Amino acid sequence: MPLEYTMKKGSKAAEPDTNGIPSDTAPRADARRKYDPEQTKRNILDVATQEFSAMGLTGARVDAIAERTNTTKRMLYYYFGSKEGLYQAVLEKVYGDIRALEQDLHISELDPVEGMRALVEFTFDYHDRQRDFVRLVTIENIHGAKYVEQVKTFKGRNVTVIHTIEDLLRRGIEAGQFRDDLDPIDLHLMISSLCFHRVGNRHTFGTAFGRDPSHPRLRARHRAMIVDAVLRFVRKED
Amino acid sequence: MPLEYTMKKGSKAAEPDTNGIPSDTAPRADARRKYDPEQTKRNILDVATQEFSAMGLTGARVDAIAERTNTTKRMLYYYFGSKEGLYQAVLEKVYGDIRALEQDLHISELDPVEGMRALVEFTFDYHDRQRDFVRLVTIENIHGAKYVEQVKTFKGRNVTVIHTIEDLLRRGIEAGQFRDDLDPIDLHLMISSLCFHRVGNRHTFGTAFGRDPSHPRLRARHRAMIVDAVLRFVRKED
Amino acid sequence: MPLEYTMKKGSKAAEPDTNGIPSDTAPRADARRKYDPEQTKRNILDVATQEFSAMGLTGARVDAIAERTNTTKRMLYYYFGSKEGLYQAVLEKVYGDIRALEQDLHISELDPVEGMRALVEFTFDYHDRQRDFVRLVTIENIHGAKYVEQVKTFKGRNVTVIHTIEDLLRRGIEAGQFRDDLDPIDLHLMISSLCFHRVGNRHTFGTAFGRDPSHPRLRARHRAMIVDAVLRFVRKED
Amino acid sequence: MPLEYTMKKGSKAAEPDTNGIPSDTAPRADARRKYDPEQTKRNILDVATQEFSAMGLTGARVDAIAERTNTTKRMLYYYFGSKEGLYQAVLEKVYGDIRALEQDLHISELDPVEGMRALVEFTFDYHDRQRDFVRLVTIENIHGAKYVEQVKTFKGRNVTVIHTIEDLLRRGIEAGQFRDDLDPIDLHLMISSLCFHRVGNRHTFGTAFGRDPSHPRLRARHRAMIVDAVLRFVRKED
DNA sequence: CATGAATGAGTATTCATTCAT
DNA sequence: AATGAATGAATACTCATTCAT
Repeated sequence: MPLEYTMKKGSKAAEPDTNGIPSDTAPRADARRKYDPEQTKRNILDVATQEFSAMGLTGARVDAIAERTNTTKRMLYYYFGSKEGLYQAVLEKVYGDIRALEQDLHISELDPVEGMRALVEFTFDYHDRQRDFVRLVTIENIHGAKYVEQVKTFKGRNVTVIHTIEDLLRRGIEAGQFRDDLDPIDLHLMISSLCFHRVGNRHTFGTAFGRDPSHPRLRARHRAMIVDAVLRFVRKED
Repeated sequence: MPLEYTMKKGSKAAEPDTNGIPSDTAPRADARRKYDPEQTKRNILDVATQEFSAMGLTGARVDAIAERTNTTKRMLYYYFGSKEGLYQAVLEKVYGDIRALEQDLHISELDPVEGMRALVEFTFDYHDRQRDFVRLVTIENIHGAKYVEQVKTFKGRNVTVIHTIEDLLRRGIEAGQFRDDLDPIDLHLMISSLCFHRVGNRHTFGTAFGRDPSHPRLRARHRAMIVDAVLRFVRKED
Repeated sequence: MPLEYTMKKGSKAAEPDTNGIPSDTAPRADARRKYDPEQTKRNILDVATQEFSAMGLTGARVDAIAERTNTTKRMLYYYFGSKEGLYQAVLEKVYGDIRALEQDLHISELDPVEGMRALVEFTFDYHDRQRDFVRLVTIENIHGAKYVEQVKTFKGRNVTVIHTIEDLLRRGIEAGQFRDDLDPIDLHLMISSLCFHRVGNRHTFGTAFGRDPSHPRLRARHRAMIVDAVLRFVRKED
Repeated sequence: MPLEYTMKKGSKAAEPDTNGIPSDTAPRADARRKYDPEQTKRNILDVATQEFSAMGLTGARVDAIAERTNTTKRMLYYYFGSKEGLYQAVLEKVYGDIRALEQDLHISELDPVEGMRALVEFTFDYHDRQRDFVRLVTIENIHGAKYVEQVKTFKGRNVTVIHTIEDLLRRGIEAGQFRDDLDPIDLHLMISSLCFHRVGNRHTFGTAFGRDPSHPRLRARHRAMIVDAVLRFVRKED
């Protein structure tokens, strides 16, 4: 029976969650012009991502966001129109990232089993690291996805994963490695479930079972477990 | 509440989401006493469950809850002290149910494989039906589980599943049916993930892929898929 | 050639205009209960009438209204829902008054000529005294009457004048005193025009011609002139 | 103006009210130089006239004006100094027109009765067509005429009508056609009242009585009615 | 002459909660 | 036990105006 990684009480953030990734928000000393709309927008967007992710759409305070920004509240409205507009911009940015990175894996060049493994590992790592993304998706679901629905780029961006999976399945079937009765969207849902839940619901899980699933020591085990589960699921049985 | 001259601008809850289960909130004409504290409390609690589940803790409005109640706002404070107090009461009520039902399955009396199947199917069905529960867990995680932590009955109630799984694994290993390198808490996490995600994140999933995972037609397929995935995962390979 | 009543410069109000009518807003020392919703509402409504009339809908400040009230801004929203709701309530009140008073004249009991004279004189006096009413109508027209349209009682209240005029015309024609080619609504428009314009546009008129048409010394002359004009207009010529 | 993520909520002017007269605002493709200060000014002024007339001084938005302009907000301040300065420029332009046109009638060359008829008809037509003028006068009165007072050309321009009327009255009295107890300014007020009110207050009048006084079908009738009323009023009775 | 970016002081509105009855 | 009235502190958003280029 494996080790138990018990949680340090009080370590769970209700407050911001930096993900360990250095914020690129602070103005760089060199190229610092007085008028730099792109930087201003990016700055606002970065702060907003953290704030919305930490507090939710209704919980987040426009004033709080503005205060942590290099500019004023007024600029926030100047560029994003409203709290909801800013929230939508955050959603768009954040969803854009994961799909872009997925594309960089060049999975179509790998052998089906290795490709599947790479896809699952990438999905795992991304969710494990980008907690903001996970929280924002969660938040958006509480709002019935009504904001993301208005983001024009949203639907188009997501089909790419499905194509990747379709391609993997097809090649795997041809190679006699994968079963032929699987639906790519269902499979994507399965992979997402396994990678998302342990991050998104780690707090209640932690309190319920005294074990924080996002603990570094557990990460490797979970990663392996999930890859294993998916591969066993897709593999053709003889 | 006199708002005689206002033009109402789409107030009300974002999505009532009744789960198809008839609300037991409306007072039945017969057994209706003038003052029934228990019924009043239950009434408030039911409405609050819907409202918190639909809007989140910060999103829910005390006024909105009170309005849909048979009593007034004052009573809400009288019985539950504060918005947060009411929210905690809701959490307590909702978490109580699932674990109690799990016990009724008498899984220990079943053959390991059948027991595992029964457990997964129960978990699936429960999440599929109790959307409010799923939403509330989600919401609670956004708040870092800090409210559920104060619910005294919470921790105790959850260990029972782990015991059930431990028992299943032990018996399955003994019978040569299950592999022996699995951690029961990890396995529980896996089952939860698969059952929870498709409900909790069905909105973004639906908009992203044009397919609502909670659609009745998909339910049976997902159910079978998840059972299959878990059994393949725990099964001992030769 | 008659006297010129020149204007005192600087006497024209951009600020409130009490109309010389004592405000019934101050709480009476005797019957002053702590909780008196009716008085609270009336108080808010009175102050709002002055403020909207003096500043217009967009020009009026909710804070300014609240400040001159015995209660707080919050109560204003409690009872009237919004700035616009309050504005609508003011319109309703103010329009209600003129029509109610018109009814009190019992014009149907008078001889047609005397009735017509009475109606015109009443209309004149009302506009001359109730400058708030005149201003509010003006303001509402700048907004394309879109607020008054939503006041349910509005249309019903106004037909009464038309009935009064119809009755007068019919009786006057029968008595051979009035011409028979007049439309009652047109006639009402004419009377209104004559009584309204000299009050509503007295400021530009004053600056343009150096004579304030609302000056007390001019009032009697205008009153007589208007009655004269109307009677000459309706009278049957032989 | 970047408002990319906002959901537009019915901004724009309440009612464009073009009077059926084609706006001369759009730059014509041909004679279009790169920098034409006069055209820029005129363009701003035209847009501002519409906006102030539609929304009032407080209701109009500098941003809204600038947006409908061919230039930017900055230019507006460059040429007119402030919102109020622009408003005054609009007033000056608009008041200038009516008096100039009156002069073109050459009323002094007509027989008194015909002259009076011509004056009334002109006044009627002008108000009927120049709704912007009517609205702006109305707006200015809400502000106690304090802006028009500062328009230097204003007073001088208005005396001319009075002279016209004085002349008409004098000649009419001499010819035994007009009564001799009339004050020219009062008479001007009367004519204005009759022509102004039906345009300025047509919205409330319309909703109150279900009849739009500015409807083309009514125009001719009203025109005749008003001429008739004025002539009956000034005519000497035997 | 022309412009996009930036701003501080307001401005309407909302929210959880408590008081007086 | 129950209630309508009342409230202060926030909260999202707007507006006329100016700066840097």
